[in-house]
Parts: sequence; C-alpha cells; structure tokens
Amino acid sequence: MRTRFAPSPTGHLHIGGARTAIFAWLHAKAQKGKFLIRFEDTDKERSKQEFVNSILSSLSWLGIEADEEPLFQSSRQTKHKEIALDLLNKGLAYSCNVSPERLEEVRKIQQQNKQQPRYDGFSRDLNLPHEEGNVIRFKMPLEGETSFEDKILKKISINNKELDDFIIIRSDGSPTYNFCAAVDDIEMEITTVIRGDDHITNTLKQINIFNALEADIPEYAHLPMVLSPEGKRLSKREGALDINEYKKMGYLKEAMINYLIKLGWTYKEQEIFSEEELIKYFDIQNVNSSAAKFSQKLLDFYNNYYLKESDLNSLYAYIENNFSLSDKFIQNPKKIEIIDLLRVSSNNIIQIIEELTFFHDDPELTEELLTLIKIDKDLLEKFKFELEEVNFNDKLLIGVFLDNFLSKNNLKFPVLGKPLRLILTGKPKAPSITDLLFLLGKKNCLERIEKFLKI
RNA sequence: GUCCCCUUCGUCUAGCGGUUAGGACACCGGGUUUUCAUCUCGGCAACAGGGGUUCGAUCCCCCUAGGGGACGCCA
Repeated sequence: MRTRFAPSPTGHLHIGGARTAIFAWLHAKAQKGKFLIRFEDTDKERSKQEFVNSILSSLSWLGIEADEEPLFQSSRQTKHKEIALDLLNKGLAYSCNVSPERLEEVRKIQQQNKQQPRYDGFSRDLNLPHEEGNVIRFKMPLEGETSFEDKILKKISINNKELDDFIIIRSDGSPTYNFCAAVDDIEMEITTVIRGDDHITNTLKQINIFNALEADIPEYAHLPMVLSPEGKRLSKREGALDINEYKKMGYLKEAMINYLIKLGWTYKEQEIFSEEELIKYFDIQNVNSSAAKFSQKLLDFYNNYYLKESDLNSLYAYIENNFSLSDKFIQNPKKIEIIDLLRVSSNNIIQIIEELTFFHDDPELTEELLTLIKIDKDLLEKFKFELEEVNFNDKLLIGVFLDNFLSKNNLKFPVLGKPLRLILTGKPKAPSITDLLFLLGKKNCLERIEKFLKI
C-alpha cells in the first residue's frame, strides 16, 4: 500500500494540511505501507522554494518523514506533455482554440440561465490540428456516471453531464494540476489517495484520466474540512496559522498530533494516544464524515497534558534549546523545579516563560498592584523577622514554619497568603506559597518583602 | 445559480432498530490544600424540522431547512 501527501508550495502548512498529512502518514504506518510526499508545483507563479522549506520543516517537526525522496511535479513536465500528446493522438483529448474571453461570455450566459458554468465543448468534435497557442482538453464521457466508494464518505457519484472537458495542457504548453496529479499517482504507484473533501470534484475528473490511461484507480479517502471556530473555511483571515508558529508558541508535537488526529477520528473512548497506539489502532474508516471546527481550548488541553507528562529533563532541554531564556534563569540552580511547577498550569511554553520572569526579576510595585495588597505591615514585619531564621534548604521546614506562624498569630491562610503572593510575584495567580518561598530562595523573599515595607 | 458532501450537548465525538443517548474539552458547584491555581468528586447540556418504513426510530428512505465544498489556461 502506498499513499502520498501532495501539498502545493504556495503557502505554509496550516492546521488543515497538517491534519491531512498526519492521517495519510498514519494510514501508511498502520498498514505497513509507504508514505510519500509530492510537491504540486505546476503553478510557476505561485510556487515558492520558501514554502517548500516551510512545509518540510513543519512536517519534520511533527515527525513525519517520507519513505522516499519527495517528488517535484514540475520535474516531470516533459513526461506529462508526452502523455497528453499521446491522449490527443488517440482521440481521447483534443485541441481547442476558444479564447478566455469567449469562455467567460459562455459562463455568464450559463449563470443567467441558472446552469452550471462550464466549458460547452465547442471544439470537441472540430478535430483542430494542435497548434501553438491552443490548449488541450480532456474528452469527458458524455453519458453515464462517474462514481467511487470513498473510505470515509462511502458512495460518491456524479452524472458525467456535470463534468466538463477540462484543460490538461495550457496554451503556453504547460500541463495542469488535475492531469499531472493523476499521471503522477500512476507513476508513483499510489494505491490510496487521502486528501481534503474539497478535492471530490477533482477526484471525479481524475478517475476519468485514470480510465483513459487504462490505469488502476486508487482507493480514496476524503477528509472532511477543518473549519474555523466560526464555521468558516480555514484561511489566513480566519486565523489559520503556519504550523511552525505553533512550535514557536511552545506547543509540543505530541499534543499537536493527538489533537489533530482526534479531530474526526476516534478509538473507543480513549482521548490520549502515544504514537505506538496510534499506529496500532488507526483505521481511516473510523474517521467521522462531517466537518469539524478548530478549538484552541482543546488543543490547549492536550498541550497542557503533554507538558505535564513529558520527561522533565527532556522538556527542560527542549525549552533551553528552542526558546530564549534569560541568563539569570539559566544560572538558577532551581530552574528545573521551577519549570516543573509552572508547567502544571500552563498551556504552552511561551506561557511558562512569561510566568517565570518573577523568579529573577522583582515584580514592579505599581499603583494598581499596591491597591490589591491588603496587609497589616506590622504583621508582615514580624513575618519577615521570623522568616530570616528559617532553614530554606528544606521545603518541608518552610511549610512547618508557615503553619506555626499562622496558628501562633491566629490567622487564616489567605490573610497572609494573598498579599504575600502579590508581593513576591506581582500576580494574583501563582503556585503555592510554600513552593514559591522555597524556589524563590530566602534572599529574594526577604528583599521583596523589605522593598514593599519601605513604601 | 448548478452540482457534490455534511447535520447528536457550546465544542470534539460514541452510537451502527429497543440505551436512564456514553465520553472528552469548556462551563458551573462541592471536597482537599488553613491558599488563586493544582488535584478530586459531582452537575449542567444534544439526536435541525417534517413526512414515511417498522411493533418500535438518533440509527433506514424521502422532502425541507441550515452549513461546507466545487464550478479557473489555481492547486
């Protein structure tokens, strides 16, 4: 079994494309088949090397590697033309000299008559000699229907009258997508095509190319679209980000894959899957047939989960190697414990990094912050005095001290805890006070309390 | 407009003729932590509408509505 992911390098890889790639890759792994990559770069104007690199780096971040060298469609132009000419000679395609202007006119009239705008077959039986400047169109069957059994959507069919004679060779001599895709799928011996369901009409066209070329038709699985939270098509305007951006924001690839695969696929009532489990359980036929909306919150849930579950030292190394940490933090002997504490309540690594600034930078005592801090300064003075004697080497001792201090002074925890947290971190939301005192260290704690008392 | 596809809690979904319609996220509440958070327990919440078929429809068929997609000398 051989499948492929075939992006056009005209933009970055976003959520939708990444999901398609993951499904195809997983299907290959689950079936012990081959996963291939083909760049559909037949649009010379819009295809850019920059995007090839970007897509490849996104895929490699996700751990998706092709089993053979990626194929560039443009490198096969000569072959494509040759096959198109062959079709022309066999009478399965024909030369056409209808101008784009006339085409547009025809479409306008068809619209007005409430018909589907399409090429009307004007040159189909004219037998024009193929001259430079003409296009070559594929001869669609005029009767019957084209249908296939989709792995996900089940039977899909269309009346052949709805399909028009589409162009396979442009007037400049270059071959077009629908033609190249079919030819290359044959060449690459693709047995399973997995792509978005926006390709359904292309599939119907391509099946006819397969037939004309007397090739076996691959099996198809059309993935329902991923929609924006508003239910619109995912696009830059609708907030579709380059996958590389998620990496930069500190999403883990495991989270990304788990989220994306669960967007449409289920196995029993399991929510969390290791790569091994995915390969073991994945079955393309269990993919849901309806479109799904992208949910940042669910992605965050998965990321938080993997942040908490991943090996602490590896996570730290990953953060240090891929994100910019301040020298002060890197020199902090308790840095790993700090990360361990913060990851529990963070959705991504950037959030962790933003949170950890207070460990080495004193919080700014702004007006706003000061109004939030409500504490008796004499009490705080006393607390500071006693804190100086505490052994900070042991977190447990700090906890004991806190307990004693509270009960000795007959205080409820929040009376001291709330203002203390604000003074030490500048934030109302932070880890537990004991952890905070321990990880901040005695010197920092005393200094910050002192700083506040002096105001 | 024409054709194709889709329609279960707010969101992702399970269900494949008989279920108290299940799970997860989110949200809300209780408990733990003399702490906001974490953790834990619990709660809220859905079969788009109308016709059939059937003893019985979330499930099968038809219609309507809504959503998405395609309609390029883009891919």
